[in-house]
Amino acid sequence: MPRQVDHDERRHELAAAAARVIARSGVAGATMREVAAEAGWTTGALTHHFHDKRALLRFTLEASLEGRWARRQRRRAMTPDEALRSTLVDALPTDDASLLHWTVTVAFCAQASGDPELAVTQRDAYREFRHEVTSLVTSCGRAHGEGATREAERLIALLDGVALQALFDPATWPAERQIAVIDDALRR
Amino acid sequence: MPRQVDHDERRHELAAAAARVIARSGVAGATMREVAAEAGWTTGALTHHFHDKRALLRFTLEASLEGRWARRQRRRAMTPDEALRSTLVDALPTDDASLLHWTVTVAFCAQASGDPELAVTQRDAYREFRHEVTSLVTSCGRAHGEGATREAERLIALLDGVALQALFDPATWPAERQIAVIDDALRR
Amino acid sequence: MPRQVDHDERRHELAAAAARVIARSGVAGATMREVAAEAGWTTGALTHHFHDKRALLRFTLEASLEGRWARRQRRRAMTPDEALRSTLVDALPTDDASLLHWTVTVAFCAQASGDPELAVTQRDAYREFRHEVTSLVTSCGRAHGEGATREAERLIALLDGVALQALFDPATWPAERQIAVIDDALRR
Amino acid sequence: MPRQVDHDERRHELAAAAARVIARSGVAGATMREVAAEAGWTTGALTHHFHDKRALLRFTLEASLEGRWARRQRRRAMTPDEALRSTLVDALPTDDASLLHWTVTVAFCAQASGDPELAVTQRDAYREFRHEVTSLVTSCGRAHGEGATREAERLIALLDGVALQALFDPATWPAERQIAVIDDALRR
DNA sequence: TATGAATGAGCATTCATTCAT
DNA sequence: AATGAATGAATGCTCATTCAT
Repeated sequence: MPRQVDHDERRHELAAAAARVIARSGVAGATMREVAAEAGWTTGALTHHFHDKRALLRFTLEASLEGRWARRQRRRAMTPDEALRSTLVDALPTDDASLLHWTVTVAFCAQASGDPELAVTQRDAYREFRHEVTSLVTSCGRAHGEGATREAERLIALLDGVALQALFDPATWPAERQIAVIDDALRR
Repeated sequence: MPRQVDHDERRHELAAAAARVIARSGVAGATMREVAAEAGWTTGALTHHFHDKRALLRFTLEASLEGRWARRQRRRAMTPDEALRSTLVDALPTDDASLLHWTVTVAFCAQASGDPELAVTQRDAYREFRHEVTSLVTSCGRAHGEGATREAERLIALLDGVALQALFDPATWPAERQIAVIDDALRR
Repeated sequence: MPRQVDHDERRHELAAAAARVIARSGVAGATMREVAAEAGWTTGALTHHFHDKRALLRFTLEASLEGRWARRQRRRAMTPDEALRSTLVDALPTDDASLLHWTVTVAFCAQASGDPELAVTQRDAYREFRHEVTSLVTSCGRAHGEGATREAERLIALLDGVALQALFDPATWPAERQIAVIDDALRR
Repeated sequence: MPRQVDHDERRHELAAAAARVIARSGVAGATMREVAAEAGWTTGALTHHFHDKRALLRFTLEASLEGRWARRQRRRAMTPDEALRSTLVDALPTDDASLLHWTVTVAFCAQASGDPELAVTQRDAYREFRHEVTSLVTSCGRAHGEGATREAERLIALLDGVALQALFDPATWPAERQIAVIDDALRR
């Protein structure tokens, strides 16, 4: 019997390597050779686990988007207000992990123009996130119905805008300032 | 210097073609051949006006960023409040021209990772815009000093976030709703 | 040596799968993966029974050439005239089995240019066949010595030419017409 | 203005190089690199003149099939009997040029299985040749109507069979013997 | 015996770039 | 100024082969 390999684990391992390369050199720099080298494998291993490059990139984006939800579990014990704040704050690029996640997400914005499947993945992730935030806004009693959706959109827009600026001008956007803007918006 | 004018005009013409190709097929799809064909020239003509592809892309981004300022002239006759609102609202992707501008800008976010010069161009454009908005916030008497910078950052973050969402989910973000969010933020 | 029998049986099984793949997709399409899949095994099983791909292809050709002789036994009871006719007619692509055999043989003509061993296999098979037909021509009393060889060559050339045309334009070459041409040549 | 190049001439030049490589190493050995090297160009030049490899191979086969007709002009001054003999004899692999042509043609038989367009090209060339021979058989008064077609098929089958044997066992098939078989068939 | 994970050389193809015209 | 033929490095991908299990 051949060596047993956890396919899904290996795929995540390779996707993480792809994410690092993308963050370092952009999507254009994420060649199969480069990703394979970063992961410590050969190009053949990549196609062994992903049908082709597009599949690898799609999986990399999905894995990165899942990052937003990684800490969702711990919010179950929180009050609605805490959960809302935590959901938004956790989504900010305040540490290396979330910075990587954001860099990859933004990098893929450019690709989405030429790849409808990618565009759908991104849009669905956004809609899911909006739905989550809308629920929390409602639970908090901050707004209801259509108003809650509007409030969620406003909060997410602010969050995205702050993240974008932090991404391209990290020097002027330390973690505390990013969080402060969100806290300020929640206070009003 | 009639030649000089022609040369610069031609560069803008080619950059506009590049922008259209990028919006249609992403940066990856913007090959020299494709851009040349879109402009109605041959590849040779491109290298005649731009030293290489990076120069073309950089110029395309710069030309697109200049778009933000295109309507600046008309704001001279406005009150500070009107000028602030106009500056922000004009930056939203509410019509074809500004939508193209935003698509190109976002497309280049992915490239910036691998091209420091591009990253500087983008960061400087953002800083210039922030400075402009900070001045207007001060003129309006909405805030002063450090507070004005914070307010400007908050407004721009909201603007960018709305623009991003409008870009990827245009169906739920008609022009009026984008403007409404900005107006709402200015009212508070 | 029951193992030995199994081994040889398995080799024929795999060669038959290779022949089917070659007939369907050409030699170029006969990849190890494809042949293994057609046989219901994995690639590893192929290299287990054949040293490498060339060995598999060579064996496939040999197995296919043997097909010509498969019905030789029954000719022992025939008159020389009947045996000659049967030898030639059985070699025509008149049913699925012989059609497969011919398709494979022709497919390998292309390979022979680049593989001397293959070329030798093919040439020897032809020489053996010519020798057989020459003997039968002599037994029939149709010709003797050098003349019998010439007659055999003429008959085989006609046979090969008919087979080739039948292969590429089957619609105009039903079994009866192929056989009719041979019978006509034998009558003269 | 750039250097003017005769595209069609260049295509024939490259196809001739491809034919030589195919004769030497088989279709499998006819890689873009190898053909380009044989022609004295780089791989890029190949795709400059042919859309892709299949286009190159198809053109190579077509150019090789045209070879059959190259000497057709001179037959206009011949009697029907001479023209028929000349048509058949010229199609035999009796010199380097016709040997190359036959090697290429046979090499492509294997490819035809996996490429319907190639198969059609081959079948049409055969039908055209059969039509030509049928006309000549009729002109000679050897046969008429359906009988002429049968006679043409018989002659071409013999011709193809001889050519095939000459191709794989050239030592025993010098030009004179090939021609002798045809002359013998015409005499009856 | 048989598996299938992994290799890595080799492939066709794309494309920015050069340059003679 | 503009062309487009030609280059050749780099890419994604295929596939025969190896080998630990």
